[in-house]
Amino acid sequence: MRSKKSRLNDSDSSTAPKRRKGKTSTDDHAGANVSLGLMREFVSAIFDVGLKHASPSAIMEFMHPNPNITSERVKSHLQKYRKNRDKSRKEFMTSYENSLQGFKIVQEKISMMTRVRIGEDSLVVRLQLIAPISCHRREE
DNA sequence: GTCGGAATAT
DNA sequence: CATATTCCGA
Repeated sequence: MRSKKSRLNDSDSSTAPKRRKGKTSTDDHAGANVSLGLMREFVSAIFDVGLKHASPSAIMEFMHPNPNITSERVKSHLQKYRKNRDKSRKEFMTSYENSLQGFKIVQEKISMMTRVRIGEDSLVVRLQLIAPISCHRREE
């Protein structure tokens, strides 16, 4: 019946209720890297189960049973994995779109130059005024 | 009660 | 920045 723990911790964080995870030792030491093999396994498992259906439990199915690995840890790694993935995709998309736009601009200039060479001056000027962006046909 | 995921904390 | 913990909805 104690406090409901509002979203933001209502100050008073002194009596650390944090429960430290019992270090079951087994293999991991070196606080720096929390097991490399496990990370490898994790990613590999994601490929196995498929990106679409990747869920903590599903991923764990494809990993060697390890008492240290809990669904919560997998879940956390999944979150990180997805975040990185989204970031990569976004970056790729923007760079790709930028490339496309640059290409379009070049195309426009080229077609304009072509028209200048072909047409009479007055006609070209009017064309440019009316239709700055021309649609070109490529069939046959 | 569990599970998955986002939000938040360390 | 990586990992852990918490909150919340199916």
